[in-house]
Amino acid sequence: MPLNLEDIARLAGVSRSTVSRVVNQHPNVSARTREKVSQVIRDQNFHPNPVAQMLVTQRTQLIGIFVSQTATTFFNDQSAYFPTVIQGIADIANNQNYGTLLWLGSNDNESSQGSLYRRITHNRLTDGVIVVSASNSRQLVSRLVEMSVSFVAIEKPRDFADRVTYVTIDNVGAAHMAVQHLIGLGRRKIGTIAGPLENTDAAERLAGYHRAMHEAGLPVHPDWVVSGDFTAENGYTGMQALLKQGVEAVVTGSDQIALGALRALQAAGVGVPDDVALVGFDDLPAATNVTPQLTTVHHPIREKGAYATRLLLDLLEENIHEPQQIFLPTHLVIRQSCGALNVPTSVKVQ
Amino acid sequence: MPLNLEDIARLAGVSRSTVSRVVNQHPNVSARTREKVSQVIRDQNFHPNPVAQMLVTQRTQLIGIFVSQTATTFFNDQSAYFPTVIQGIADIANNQNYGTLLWLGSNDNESSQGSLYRRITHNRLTDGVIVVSASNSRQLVSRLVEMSVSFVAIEKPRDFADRVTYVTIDNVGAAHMAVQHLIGLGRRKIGTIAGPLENTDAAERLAGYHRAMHEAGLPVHPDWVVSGDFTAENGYTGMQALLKQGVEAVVTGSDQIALGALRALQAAGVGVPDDVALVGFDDLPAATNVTPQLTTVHHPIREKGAYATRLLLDLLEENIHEPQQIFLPTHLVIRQSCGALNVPTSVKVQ
DNA sequence: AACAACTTTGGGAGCGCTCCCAAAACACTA
DNA sequence: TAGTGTTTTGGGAGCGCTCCCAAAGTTGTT
Repeated sequence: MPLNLEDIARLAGVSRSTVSRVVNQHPNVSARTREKVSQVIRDQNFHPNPVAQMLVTQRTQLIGIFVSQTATTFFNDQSAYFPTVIQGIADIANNQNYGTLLWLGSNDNESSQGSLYRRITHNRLTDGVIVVSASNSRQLVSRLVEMSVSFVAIEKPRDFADRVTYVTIDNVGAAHMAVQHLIGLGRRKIGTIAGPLENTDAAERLAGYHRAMHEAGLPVHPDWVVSGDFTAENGYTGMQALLKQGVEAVVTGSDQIALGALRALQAAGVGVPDDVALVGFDDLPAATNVTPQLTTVHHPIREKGAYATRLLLDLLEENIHEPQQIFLPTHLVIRQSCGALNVPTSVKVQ
Repeated sequence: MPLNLEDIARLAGVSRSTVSRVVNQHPNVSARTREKVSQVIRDQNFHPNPVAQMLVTQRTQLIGIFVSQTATTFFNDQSAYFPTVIQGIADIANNQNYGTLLWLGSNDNESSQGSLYRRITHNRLTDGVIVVSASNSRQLVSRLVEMSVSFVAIEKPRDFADRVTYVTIDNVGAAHMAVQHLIGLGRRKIGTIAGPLENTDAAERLAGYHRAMHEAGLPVHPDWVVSGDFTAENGYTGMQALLKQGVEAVVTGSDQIALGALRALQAAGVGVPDDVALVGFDDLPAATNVTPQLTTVHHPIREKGAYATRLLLDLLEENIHEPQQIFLPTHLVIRQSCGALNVPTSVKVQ
């Protein structure tokens, strides 16, 4: 039986209201009273019941985080996408005294997915929602829009993009930059192993590749472009296909893909970067755990979560009224796999 | 302004109480009334306010998940420990109509850690708590015990182990099994690269190594045992040290360590498994992404989360009263790196 | 038809807070 | 000292539910 306001009031010889004022730091309390009440609160280790506060204030100080099944399944293997985003969110939320309620996309059938969505959209427990990996969550995004729930998307949603506040990166520009870098190093026959093209990010990165090739006046043979999911397996098989095309360089849709591609190259005895230059995307910790270390596009995953949270809180505090689209900056991290550095030894596998 | 019970009651021409009975599936409602009310609820898409329910029932249907800073930082890189545990928890919780509130160990100073702990132990918002990676959360565990909060630990806590309900694996037995396997394959000079010894699991795995060596009557030179954290870096440097000792086989405290060790072996031009056999621990997806594929102890990470959640719910529903210690089964996954299979080609890096 | 026994329904109280308003206390001025 | 304005305090109402109890309705028996 924890104590309540009334108990503290009795112990301090004041009224419930006065204790409430002290707890909420309301100015109209005399210094003497405030001190007396604070002392009792401290002695009793009193914490007001947040549920009662929620009921009366109609604010829960809770934000919901939805992570799609796709994101948890495909990203959580070596890529630390999901935990990294969550950390970015939790950091900011905790600092601003918000709690985080986590929903993971169910791995069950469609109907249980629907009931989860219903629970998210009709939940009266969160003040707002962050949708992680929004481009994989079309249905949820459209429901949230429809029910006018306060929410922020991470990654560009496939629908309603102009009506939704979201945080993403300039995928086109980033991929463009990677390809341009390879062109600058003298590579001409550049192929790409893209991610799943129904995913906005993967599609945009591919677009960036095409744009850079086009701008440089370089041809793109259709067989130089392969796509699959974001995994190392896709990178491995994709690379095998590209090797048949005799490409001189490859940009990939993710570091995972690049890591798989690297294995395929090494298995085939192809020198990296001497024979084929390779560029990843994401800058995962794993990119530095291979030889040669991966040149890659730095992807501010944690910052995405943090920025989205700041936006959501601004939205909830009504500091923002119009939907905002935020593109966080990326940059190329040049390591060994692109050939821009003079690597002391080129490693081959026989 | 969402509707409330009273609104539905008015629309259905009954009383608040009757609507409440329908919502809660109370038996004492006539079939006609039940149908009439259900219709209105469906039409209006009514969902009772969970906060009001919480206040009156004194149950929130929410469980808290605490993940220590150590776990998020050290495990989240390629190892998918954190997201995998969370998935196990969320699966069960969602199925039983519980929500999950996530707290991540702060990366700030000690004092903010303390305030987070205070918030967790005094929170009146969750019915119970799961502590992920309890052996890294001594303070929190002791506070939870002290405040008699309902909680379940994942991994064996360092203190109060007999008074706490926890879910772990038999680390000693698992490591013992791995070493025994190598001995059975004819290896004698077996070294180990352990995880951080202040971590219970790492320490227990090391104990299993010692026990197996002792039982087989094999000597253990102090220099055959190195330890550090659970990372690939530690594996890399640890392996370099063990190579100087001329070991024939190495068991490791984690797959991450083993992956780093493998890189060190390949960088040194040592054949795996021909010259040195290698066994990992965890069975991460990444264990199959290298050549040779890693023989490793399968660690049921997701199941740990799921089991802990079932226990917590049983605790909350008062189906259990005594602390329980659960040891989930592990098994050895034999792949190429231990030399038990006839691998077609042994890969060397020159 | 009258009564008992059971089923169904409605309304009050209360969970622990916040917010509003009015009363009390205090400070100052004429 | 009376009167004004300001600060501080207390108590009622109400957030949206559940639970209890009593009233009303229904059924069956003699």
